[in-house]
Amino acid sequence: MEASSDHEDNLKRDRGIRNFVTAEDVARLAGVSRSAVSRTFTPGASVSADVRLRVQEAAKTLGYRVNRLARSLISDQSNLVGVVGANLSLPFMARQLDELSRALLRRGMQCLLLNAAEAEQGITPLIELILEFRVRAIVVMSGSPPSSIIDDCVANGVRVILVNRQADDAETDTIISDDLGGARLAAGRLLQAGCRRIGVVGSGARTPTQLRRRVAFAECIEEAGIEPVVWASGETTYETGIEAAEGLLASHDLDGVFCVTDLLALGFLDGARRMGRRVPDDLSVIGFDDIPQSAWVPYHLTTVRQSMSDLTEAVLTAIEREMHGKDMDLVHEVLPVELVERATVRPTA
Amino acid sequence: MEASSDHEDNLKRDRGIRNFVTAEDVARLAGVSRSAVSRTFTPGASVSADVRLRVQEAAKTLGYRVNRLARSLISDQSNLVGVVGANLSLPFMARQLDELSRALLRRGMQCLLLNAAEAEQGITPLIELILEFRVRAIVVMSGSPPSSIIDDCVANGVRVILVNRQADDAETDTIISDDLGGARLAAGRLLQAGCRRIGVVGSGARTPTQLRRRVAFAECIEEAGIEPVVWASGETTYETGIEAAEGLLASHDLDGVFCVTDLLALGFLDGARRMGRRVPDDLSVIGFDDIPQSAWVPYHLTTVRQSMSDLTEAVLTAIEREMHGKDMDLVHEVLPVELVERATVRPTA
DNA sequence: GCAACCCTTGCACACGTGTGCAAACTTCAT
DNA sequence: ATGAAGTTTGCACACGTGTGCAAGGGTTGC
Repeated sequence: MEASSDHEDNLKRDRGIRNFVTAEDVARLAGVSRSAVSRTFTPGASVSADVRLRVQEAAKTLGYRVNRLARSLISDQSNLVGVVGANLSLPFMARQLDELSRALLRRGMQCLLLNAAEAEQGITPLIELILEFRVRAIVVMSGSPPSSIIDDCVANGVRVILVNRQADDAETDTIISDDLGGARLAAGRLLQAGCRRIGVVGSGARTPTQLRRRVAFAECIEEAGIEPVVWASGETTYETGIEAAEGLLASHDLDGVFCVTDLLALGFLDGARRMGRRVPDDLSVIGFDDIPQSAWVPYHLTTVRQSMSDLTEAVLTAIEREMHGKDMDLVHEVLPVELVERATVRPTA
Repeated sequence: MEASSDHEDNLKRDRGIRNFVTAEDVARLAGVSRSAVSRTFTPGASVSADVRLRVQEAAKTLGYRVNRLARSLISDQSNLVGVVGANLSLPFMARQLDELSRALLRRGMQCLLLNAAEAEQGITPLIELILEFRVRAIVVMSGSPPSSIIDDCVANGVRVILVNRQADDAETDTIISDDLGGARLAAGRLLQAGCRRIGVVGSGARTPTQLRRRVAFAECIEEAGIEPVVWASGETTYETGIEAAEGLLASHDLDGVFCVTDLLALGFLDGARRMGRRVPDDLSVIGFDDIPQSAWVPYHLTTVRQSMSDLTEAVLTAIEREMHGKDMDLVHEVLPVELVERATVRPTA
């Protein structure tokens, strides 16, 4: 019995399942101590040129890489950053993730991506999972974390950074684009173009971002004495935009519409055309986000742009801010937006 | 001196930098041994109901999570999967990543995402980085890994899975969609529609996928005795598609075009219209990938679809295939494609 | 009442790495 | 030649976890 077990053990050590090369292996081949190997791969450690060379050579032939897991075990820092997102294929989210993952890598951090799409019971289990990896911070771009799990993160010294999300009463950094300002810009522009029969298009999703944009826009319009028509159902997709146009324009002869998302706006434009409306002559449309497709020829959508690089930079600032125990100073940034004038709003008279 | 150091040490242990809760802390609070804590969080381990409850309670109040790094140190398996990708904001890539990250999570694996966008010296350093995390496998969706680094991966028992990429002579799994078949479908359809003055549009990128599609298409067309006009410069973007249309159609009166990517095709459509061509009456266009935007109203692009779910499933199959030392059986899958008929090719006469 | 058995629990070792400390070695000035 | 000063190296401990092993305690069957 033991003999068989021993044999198996040897096999394992030789070429079996456990075949990651360790510093021990390298040390043996190079004829030095394991410490020497460790120091070779630790910047600023004291090793003679001779030993360093021999170690590097041995490491190369064996294909050795430092085990980050073991290294992180000591420093309690994995330079991993957890990212929670959903609907990664939506243009705006995709750009956000693209920029963020690039910036993280540039700063020497890695990106642990968890897709929240199938999280029926909220994103709490996802955050718990991320926490197990001793991440440096958690960036939440989708879903709304309950404050209980956020407290756990803080208790473990992990910052939670919400991007275009909000959690009340919790110790999180929050970075949101200026939805209110953007909605006001849109409202102002439509009124300035002389629109009097105005609509707002959102989806059925009740995200804080959507609500803020819709409510702020409605308020501005109401101040001008106009009661806006509202559409708020379906998913946040191009197809919903079409449906909104067909549903709204069948019963209302609108001359100005604000869509809380560019994707909705593009669908709305196509739907409106199908309903026989000419843009911008009969109908002005404004979107929000400035996704790449909005600049495409058939659309030339006038929209509110949030600067992607500002957003990314703010996230990185939050991540890199030191934690001073419990009394950490949180980042609460509201990023400015601007109106990008293209061709879907009637020029000012 | 020592007193001060000790003091500092105590501070650290109390609430300082090292503030991750450990199993030791939980054990102390619950009045049991650390082993009991460990077993409580290990499925199938033997713990009495009483102890388990006390431990769970203590863990809850302290906000304890198992340290995955330490756990992985023993089993040499982190259930992490490294993913290398670039241009995550491009629709096709974004969908791929969305599906993959979702599928990974569903199977209990996590996704370590590295953005290869800024990798001037190739993706070798990125793969080295991933390797340090003892990942279960590496999925490469962008860039071409030299076989030297792949050998290192295999030496460490890590599978490398190339998606729509190719590496010669290396022990990788490769999953590619049937570019040749797709190009043939496109060529056949254009010829069937009676096109005689035919063009191929690619970008300046010399990826294997692009080359295969272009060459295979050209061969088919030449078999019919037609010499296709080729465009091959710029980035793989919508804007390049427009440029291609303006450049090509100014000097050639084409009546059929195959774009190796939907994004190029959409740009080409808009460019062609701007040049006064009517689609499909004057000009037929076929794309490749079937990204969501291709179904949008202004385009209704006829295109070659690769099944995203097939692709994801193939990747997961490869990841989950056991490694039997060196003699692993590799996955080499060519995924079928189909022609999606929409409205940019003249109906068959 | 006693033995046999099962369940629970703690001890101690292992995983692969970084690093303080002291020993060994080298260099240099006297 | 000798001591001082600096550099290099190995030992041993720490990080937080899983788990084999043996000891302890409880239950069952006779």
